[in-house]
Amino acid sequence: MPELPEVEVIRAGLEPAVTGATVASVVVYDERSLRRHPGPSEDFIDRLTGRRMLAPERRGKFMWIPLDGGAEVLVLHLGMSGQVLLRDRDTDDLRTRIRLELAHPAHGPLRLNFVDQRIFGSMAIDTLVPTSDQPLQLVPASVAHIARDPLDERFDDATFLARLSRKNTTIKRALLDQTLISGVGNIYADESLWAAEIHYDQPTATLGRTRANALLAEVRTVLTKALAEGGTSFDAQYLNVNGQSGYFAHSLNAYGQQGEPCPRCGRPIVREQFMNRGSHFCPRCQRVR
DNA sequence: TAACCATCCTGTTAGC
DNA sequence: TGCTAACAGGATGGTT
Repeated sequence: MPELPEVEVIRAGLEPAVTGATVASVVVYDERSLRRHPGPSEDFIDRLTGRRMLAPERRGKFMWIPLDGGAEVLVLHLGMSGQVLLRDRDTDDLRTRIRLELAHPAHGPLRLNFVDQRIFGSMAIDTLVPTSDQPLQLVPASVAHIARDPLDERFDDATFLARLSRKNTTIKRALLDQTLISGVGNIYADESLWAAEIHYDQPTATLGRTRANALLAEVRTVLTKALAEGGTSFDAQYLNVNGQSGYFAHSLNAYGQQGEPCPRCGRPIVREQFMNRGSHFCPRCQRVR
């Protein structure tokens, strides 16, 4: 499941390959991958073909590639199973939904395959607008509601903690709320909560400033470590732009570890249904209090 | 206005 | 062996 570390690994991998490249042609194999595009596939192809790409940017799990000569950008979201694979001109990938043929002045011809098994991801052309948070940043209009991520040096801890304490919800729901803090998904929410010894159903109102601060620190630690290890791969669902797996799955303490002993106290990790997904936690270390 | 939840989607796997 | 149902979860729009 691509979360912040996985998306950042892909963004960084794309940067040297696409910056300065021109889009020679576009093929849309599955229109459903354009769900977030405001027009038909012909419009997507017309607006992208012939454009020169600039350095990719990211906010949370969304990334975008600015297009030369205007305020338009190519927005990418990987959803559950999206992959961006850089290939030579002859390489095909199973379940490629959209293909871009690129021409790079230094690297020559390059193929960008947008592969997506479950089609929760998407590509779209969008325009940049200023954000409401400070300092001002230009982001695609469809991304304007997404908060900064905790690895962004402009992330405002005080604002986050204040908003968190005012919410009438529970902590895992809050961590997954991309308008409050972005980039965290189910895996890293469970890992951060395990590290901070907080139960997923702890009400945000009773968490307290000290524990909230500690949780934010653990979120940063977990994301930073996962990023350093190239992201989390369980199977071929997440690969970097070169088709390689990340290694963070070897470092997981809670997510997917149901039945395994908690690395801290030895009690078996439990998995419960929560928000239409799984929540993994240690019933001894992580209690509502 | 905020919180919650069904929905989208398909390859894999477990169960019969 | 082959069929069916359950499962995985990010974002969103509709409902409460």
